[in-house]
Amino acid sequence: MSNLSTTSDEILTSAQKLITAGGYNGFSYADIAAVVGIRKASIHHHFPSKVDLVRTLVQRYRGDAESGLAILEHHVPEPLDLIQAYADYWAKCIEDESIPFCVCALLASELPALPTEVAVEVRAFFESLSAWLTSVMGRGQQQGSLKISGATRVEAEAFMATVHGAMLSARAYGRPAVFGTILGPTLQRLKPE
Amino acid sequence: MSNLSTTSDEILTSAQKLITAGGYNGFSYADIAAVVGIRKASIHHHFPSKVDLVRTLVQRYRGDAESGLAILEHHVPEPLDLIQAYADYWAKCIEDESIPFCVCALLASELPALPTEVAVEVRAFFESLSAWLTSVMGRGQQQGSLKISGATRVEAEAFMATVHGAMLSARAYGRPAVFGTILGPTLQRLKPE
DNA sequence: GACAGACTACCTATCAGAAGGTAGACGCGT
DNA sequence: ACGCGTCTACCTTCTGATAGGTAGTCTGTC
Repeated sequence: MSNLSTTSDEILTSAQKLITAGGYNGFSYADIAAVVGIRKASIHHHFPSKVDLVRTLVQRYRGDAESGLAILEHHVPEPLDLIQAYADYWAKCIEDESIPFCVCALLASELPALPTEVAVEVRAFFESLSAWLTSVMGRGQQQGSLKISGATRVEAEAFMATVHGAMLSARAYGRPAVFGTILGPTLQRLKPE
Repeated sequence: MSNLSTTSDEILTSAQKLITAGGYNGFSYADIAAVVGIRKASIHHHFPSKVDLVRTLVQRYRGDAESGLAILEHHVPEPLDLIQAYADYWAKCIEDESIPFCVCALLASELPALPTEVAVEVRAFFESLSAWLTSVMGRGQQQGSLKISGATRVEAEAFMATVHGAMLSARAYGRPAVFGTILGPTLQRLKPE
């Protein structure tokens, strides 16, 4: 049955928290061991190397994101509401400090120093998210429910960049509200007059 | 005279390169020693601890940025041209890989894991850049040479976020051109009709 | 001009601790 | 009897940092 609070899940979850705080080189097996309450060697049983651990983590993260967005799309028909819901999701995560930063955004910033196996997964996440946003923007443009000036792909990339940059600023200032402040006018611009 | 290629400068410069690649925990004294061509211990002579080194680096980085923007402002009178010049500067840096990422943007992403002395400096950089952008936007709004919808401060924060996010995307995709693609429409929006 | 003292920049040697990782044994449920 | 998850114990390498020494430079005084 799905008692999914397995040890390997706990390892991945605590690794995610540690990575969102300090990146790939900002955590060690010892840190995870301390949080989960097992020994370092036991982590190696589940994930032979650090690369395995982080690759798996990013793969899971992307999978969760993709299915999460698919479910969201099922419940929210309007493109504008979808984009809004996506922004709200992050606003909430940052505000309550549950997921204060996107794992892949953080890993992307240190991409040149990452093992290639991980770098590939991070890139895949960006491509997946960008594709989703592009499709939503395209739908909105067709329906006339979104005001898109140029190419949908470009608009999607710009929006994603603003979201990531807003996360960064919220963190830099130590003020979660900054995220919402930045996203507000950005979303406003997408509304048809 | 100003033969400023001193060893401590070389140390700072190579540290900057290493940090823009992999962040605070992504480089070591050994890495710098190998690049500069001295022993690890000699770096400690110039910068007793790693915190000293990075704090000094970020201070210098902010100082350079502030004086650079002041000089730019002296040569370019029009607010829109200033913002454009700022964006072009980064587009060039990313394209030719000379400074492929903003040191402070990278450090901000791993802010929770940074020593407080460094975190403080990073925050100061964000505040300084945001203040400059706000002042330029304010001038543009007064003159009517910039189309500002809401508060200048918010507009400045949003622009800064987009710049940082665009850097991130360019890095994630491994395509420097993405930066320009994103900044294009962003700058377009600031132009009065 | 010469010498002493202070200072600068670097060196070798060494350290304690943390890093990622391995080997082999123990217990437990099937 | 087997395999899974965990353990203890250990290894190697790296990391930031220190101690102590050497050679050169700068400065002031006689």
